[in-house]
Amino acid sequence: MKLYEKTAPSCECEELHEEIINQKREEMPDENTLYDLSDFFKILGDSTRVSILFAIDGEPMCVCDIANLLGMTKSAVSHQLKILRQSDLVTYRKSGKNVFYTLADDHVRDIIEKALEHIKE
Amino acid sequence: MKLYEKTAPSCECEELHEEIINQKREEMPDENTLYDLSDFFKILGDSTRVSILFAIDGEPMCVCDIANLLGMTKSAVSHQLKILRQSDLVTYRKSGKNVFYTLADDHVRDIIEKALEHIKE
DNA sequence: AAAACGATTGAACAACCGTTCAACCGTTAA
DNA sequence: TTAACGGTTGAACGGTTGTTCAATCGTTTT
Repeated sequence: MKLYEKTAPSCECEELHEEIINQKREEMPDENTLYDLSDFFKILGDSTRVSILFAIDGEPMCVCDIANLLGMTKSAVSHQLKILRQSDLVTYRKSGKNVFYTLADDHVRDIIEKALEHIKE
Repeated sequence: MKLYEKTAPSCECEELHEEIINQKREEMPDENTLYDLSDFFKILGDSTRVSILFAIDGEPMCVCDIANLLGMTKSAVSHQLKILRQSDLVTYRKSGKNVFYTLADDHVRDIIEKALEHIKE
């Protein structure tokens, strides 16, 4: 017994709460903000990247040392550092053959701190 | 001219800053915490889920209305709500044929708020 | 100048993830 | 009790993403 023969591009419900939907629509952030927001969280949604951020908090670290600390290859670490660089979450300073990375600002630290409190509810 | 013939399971660097690495290792959160943390951010790293969280902030909404507001199918919304439920980010209340969802607590709102400030640097 | 080494990069592969689709469940209304 | 409807679910498909591998760049050292 198939009840849903046709598919709908959106919700096919009939008894909507229009007033609530319209009110919510006004309160919603614009689409670009939502994308920027989820893109930001996407960066933090990887254990390697979060580990790197903890590692380079405070004292800067070079790629090689980060790789050793995390038990990963330089290549893998460098790939992730590139993503963190492009998101302006880290800054770097070249020194001879080494490149030392550290957190770009305190914003990220605060957010991670708040999230840490949350997961220990 | 191939310079890296052999691959290394970890970093193959020779001049490590051992003292820094050891110090960092002590300061790092344990592995499980890092996984929990990135898993949490992974949940927020999707624009659909972030949109849903904004939608059900304050006044609860039923699945159908959320789907309408976001221009998605009930199915897609329900799948994401399941993930949000499993992460304890939302709660729900059944009322007849409808299921009304709302934010589980204020923690998430705070974190999203902080992230919003960040992306508007 | 050539070798060594830290770092970066692009391609490729595998694993993961979000939406769609079709079906089904639970409640309400006829 | 049967039809209708809001909501949920599992499988499947396609796109995304993280690591590996091999090569290359840039700086330093001999």
